[in-house]
Amino acid sequence: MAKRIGAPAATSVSSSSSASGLRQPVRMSDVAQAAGVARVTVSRALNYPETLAPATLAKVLDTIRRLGYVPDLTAGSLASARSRIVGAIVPTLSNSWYADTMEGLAAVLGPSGYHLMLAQSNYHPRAEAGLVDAFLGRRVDAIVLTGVTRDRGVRGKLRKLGLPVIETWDLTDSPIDTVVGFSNTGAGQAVAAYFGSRARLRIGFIGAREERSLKRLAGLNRGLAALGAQPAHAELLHPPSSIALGAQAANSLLRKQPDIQGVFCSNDSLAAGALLECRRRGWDVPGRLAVIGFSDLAMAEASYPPLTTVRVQAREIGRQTAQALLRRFGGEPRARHQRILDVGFEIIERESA
Amino acid sequence: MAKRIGAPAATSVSSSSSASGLRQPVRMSDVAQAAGVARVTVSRALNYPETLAPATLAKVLDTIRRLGYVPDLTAGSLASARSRIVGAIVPTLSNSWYADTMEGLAAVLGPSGYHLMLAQSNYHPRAEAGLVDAFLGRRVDAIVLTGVTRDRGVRGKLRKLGLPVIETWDLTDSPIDTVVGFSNTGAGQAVAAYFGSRARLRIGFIGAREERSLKRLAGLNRGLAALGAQPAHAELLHPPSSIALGAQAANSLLRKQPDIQGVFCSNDSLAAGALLECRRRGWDVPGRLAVIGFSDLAMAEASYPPLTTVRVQAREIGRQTAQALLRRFGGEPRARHQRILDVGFEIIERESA
DNA sequence: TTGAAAGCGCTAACAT
DNA sequence: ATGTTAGCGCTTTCAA
Repeated sequence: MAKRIGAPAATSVSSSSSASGLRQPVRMSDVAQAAGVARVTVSRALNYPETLAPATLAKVLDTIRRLGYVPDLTAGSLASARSRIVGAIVPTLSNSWYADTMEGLAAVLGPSGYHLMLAQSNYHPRAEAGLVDAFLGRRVDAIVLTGVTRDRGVRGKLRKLGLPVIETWDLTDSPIDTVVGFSNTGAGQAVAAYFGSRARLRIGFIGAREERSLKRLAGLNRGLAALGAQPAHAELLHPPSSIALGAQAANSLLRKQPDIQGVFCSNDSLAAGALLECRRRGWDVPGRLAVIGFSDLAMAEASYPPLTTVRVQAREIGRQTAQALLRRFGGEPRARHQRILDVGFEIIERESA
Repeated sequence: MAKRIGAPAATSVSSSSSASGLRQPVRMSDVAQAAGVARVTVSRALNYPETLAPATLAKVLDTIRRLGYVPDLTAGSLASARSRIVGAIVPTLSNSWYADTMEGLAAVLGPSGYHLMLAQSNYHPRAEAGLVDAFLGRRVDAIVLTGVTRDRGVRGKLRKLGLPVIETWDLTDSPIDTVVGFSNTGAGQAVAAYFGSRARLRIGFIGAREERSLKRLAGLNRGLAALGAQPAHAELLHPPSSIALGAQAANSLLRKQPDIQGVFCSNDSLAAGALLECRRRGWDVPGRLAVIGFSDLAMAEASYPPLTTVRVQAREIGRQTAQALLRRFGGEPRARHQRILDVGFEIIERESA
């Protein structure tokens, strides 16, 4: 399928310096002394500049610059009990859905002085509890979760702690704190309706055996039922998904159910694989089989035929998550808090269905 | 090109709890008291378990579990001057090259107790200095940079600090500390040679006006020169790249240079766009125009025709970076330090060239 | 093998 | 508007 023309890895060796436990040479007290003020004044210049006399402020800031002082946020966090760190857990960054969400999150958080700390669960819901604890140990100011966590221990602990927590990429009526996402079942239903409107009622599904993907399947089946159609023939895989897995699953599905008229792939990579399989079989898409993907990756537009897919605003989920957090950090009155933010989805009609 | 079928965003409102500056309820001294030992002993149980009598260790660990104690790493970092945080700067996570590298980095770092902190430069070399300072303020144990930083201030400061620093996605003979990547100019040369071996000597280039992309162009031109060919007709864009930009750039390039026989796109998205443009014009690929991409994204395989591209091990760069760091943290003798790690690249021949 | 004392560098009250 | 006094919760000597 693909020939390799190698430029093998070469490797060079050399020596180097190293160190550990190094500290910045200049501390706040050095600045204070040099500027002829107390340490608090330096602290205030940094954190509450408006409380200082303009002249003092200028003098301190100038000294800071002159000495190249970089405040130790580790000490600051300890003293203030605020770390200005947001911890986020994603299944993996290799899936560009989540990478995009993180990009949106970091892009909004960064300019406000917050840092993003990342951990990957590799789609293991069990791992989440440990990762959450690790973040709590870091005294993060908030936690961002992918999906609506089902672990009761985690939900209880986080709720009790009162820490800002955003669940993402799905919706629920009773979030731990706040949820930013869209309805996965709703997306499945919309796809069923789309197939129905084109008189395609024998439907297949290819997706990962994973929470949100299964919700999309459930929605699809609900929608099919509403059309009076049979439930979808489902091919469930272990994440992570890939084009190769999609092709394989499509092959297996079509062998078992050759009369299927449409297939909903819970993920554009799988859908691209399904298109490949159709091409291999010489099946016309969408004539013989309609294919719908999910998420509208760049690849959807580049594949052949261009993929009809459910577009989801991955980056927007990140942005809105960040904004919700900033509002929270800013001390927005808790009563008027929006706890459920639906960023929606839309079906992008191209040529595959 | 794409119809939208909307399921517009709905929004729900509700109330919530909130808090700030919350602290974990149980501290090390609580554990110490409950276990009938001194605080240090608890600390040792966590950090140097082998120095404790097995009975003491068991007793302490049990108490920790019973009380649900989660150590405050913020305090630990302050006291020990080691944060177990690695700070990484990428242009953007939206580019899956860098997302993949971060996934590899986090995947190796996590199990060793290190956390990944992320910041995005948005391709602004100028922003890097600020982001580095922000990381230094967090007292990160190491910094991972994308590309070989040219900012002399940054290089000097980091080198002087002696902090482990890994530059990635490129090579250089004189890294700040260590570099993990591949030769971008080498990749460009390899592409030139590839075109040359197929007797294509009128070549175009589409890429971002960005350091590493320009190196690939330089390599391409060097390779073309070696073949006795003219330099590539280059279409330079502002990052980030996209399929749409690629199509547009291809259109512009082909209008100016309709007799071009091959085009090297410095990025698979741009290449996918070029393929789209060829399809639009009804040009045969590779018959009339050969297209080569860069990085071997999933989309390369899914596009039509499947894209010949230069494969780069994005994830492997992250993994090797992490491993180099762990070796460093583990106190590997500095003299035997590999400072230049070349992960190589390979041309994946599919059908577009 | 365990403990006591002394900070790490900063911010938060509470003055003044 | 600025300073003084106490820690934040942990790790690190050093001693026993």
